[in-house]
Amino acid sequence: MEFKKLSSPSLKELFIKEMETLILSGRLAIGEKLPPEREIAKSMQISRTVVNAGISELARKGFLTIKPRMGTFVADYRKNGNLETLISIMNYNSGMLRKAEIRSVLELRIALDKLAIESLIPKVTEEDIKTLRGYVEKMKEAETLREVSELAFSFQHELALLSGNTLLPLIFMSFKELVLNLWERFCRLYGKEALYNNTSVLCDHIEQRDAAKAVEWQTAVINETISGSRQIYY
Amino acid sequence: MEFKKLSSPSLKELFIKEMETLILSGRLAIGEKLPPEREIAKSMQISRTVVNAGISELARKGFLTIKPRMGTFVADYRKNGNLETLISIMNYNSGMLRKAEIRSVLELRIALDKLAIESLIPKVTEEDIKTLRGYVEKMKEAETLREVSELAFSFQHELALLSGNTLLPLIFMSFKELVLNLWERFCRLYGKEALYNNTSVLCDHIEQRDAAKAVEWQTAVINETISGSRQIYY
DNA sequence: GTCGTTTTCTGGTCGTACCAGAATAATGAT
DNA sequence: ATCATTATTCTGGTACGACCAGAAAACGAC
Repeated sequence: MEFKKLSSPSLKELFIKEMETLILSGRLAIGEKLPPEREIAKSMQISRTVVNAGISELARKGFLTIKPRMGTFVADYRKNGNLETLISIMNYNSGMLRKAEIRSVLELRIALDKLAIESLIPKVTEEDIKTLRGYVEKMKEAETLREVSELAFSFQHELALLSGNTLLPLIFMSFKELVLNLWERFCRLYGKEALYNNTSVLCDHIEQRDAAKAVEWQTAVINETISGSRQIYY
Repeated sequence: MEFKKLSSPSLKELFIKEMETLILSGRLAIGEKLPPEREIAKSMQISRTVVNAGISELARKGFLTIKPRMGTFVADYRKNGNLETLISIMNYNSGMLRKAEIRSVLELRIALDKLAIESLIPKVTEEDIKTLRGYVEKMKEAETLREVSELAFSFQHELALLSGNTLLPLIFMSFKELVLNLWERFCRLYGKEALYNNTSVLCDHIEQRDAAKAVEWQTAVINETISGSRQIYY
């Protein structure tokens, strides 16, 4: 039995979480003006330092718009949000995503994996394949769902790195929390052997430099997951 | 003659920029331990408030790792970076990107646009098309390069929104600075009429619900840009 | 009512101080 | 001298209170 490392969230994190909840639940309407930082601090019984830093971060996440010396306003995160916003939304729903969002992630993954695989195959070396295979092997031995999921993610990330497209790994990183979440649920549903098997077969196709088969396989796997996603969505 | 709205960057922004420069130039090596916040503040003659907030933001961007009560360390942004990191790297090079990165962006756009178009076509309404057409019309009248670029971006963003995939618009937003930058250069090279024309034809194909033609056109346009990118790259 | 002035409001920044965990130095028993 | 224990230092997290300067609102003279 392993224990997860515990760490109490900082005040700033608590503050951010609280504000996100207020905004995402609609209790703070879009466009609404927030009370002055001083009032928020007083009412929440925290220092203005925390409020100021927290608001600044929420602005970067697309939830707020700061107009210096005029006030802070709730932004339309659906229009101005970025990927980080989505992670926050997901965390707000205690790790749950709507079916539409799961579908969106998986559709996107088909497109991105396709790009990664097709870019990689023409230039892949034995060395590269050995690296990829390493992650697959580790997956076989992994104990916890989290471990398997992280290894599957690492495999994907490595694939993106090796593809030569400098943006792909960055996008995958932005997605990390999201994908890990999905993989864990996938494993709870189909077992971690299924995830291992899927990855392993993909790796085989890559080893044989068969881009078409690799893409086809991966697309099929993800499409199947989409079909079954009503079960992942709970 | 128009004047751009000026705004002096805040101290925090200056601090962040400075640190990014130090890290990206290599003067702060990866893994290196930063001086204590107090020393940085003293040496830069700013308050620790700014340093603390700035470091916090740099950590979120993947440039630093904060270990409370132990110190702050330069992270390997190439491995832990996300899309925001890339924007920072681009800004560090005063808006320039390496050819590999331009190519990466454009390759990615082919994949994403394809997904957006194919998701949109089966369900697009007259209303949607009117919205899209609106941006195209505005492009015709736009004066500055920046305006045209922003409208082209808005068109893409709207396309992503209408596609029904909830992630696409968020990704496009994460990309915003990058894409605007590329569009501006594209216009300087081929003229803003070219950008207008490209978008307009794409809109036509969408209006005729011809997904294949739309994708084909957009792919061709972007591929052409890739071929000519040695000129964008300077 | 209109225009110019003063006051208030607000986010940005500053400086100091305290907290508590981690690392290191100092201490003391064996 | 060695090693466990304790005291000190270091460091990021947080708290207060204060001032700055731009923007808005209140005010006042006409």
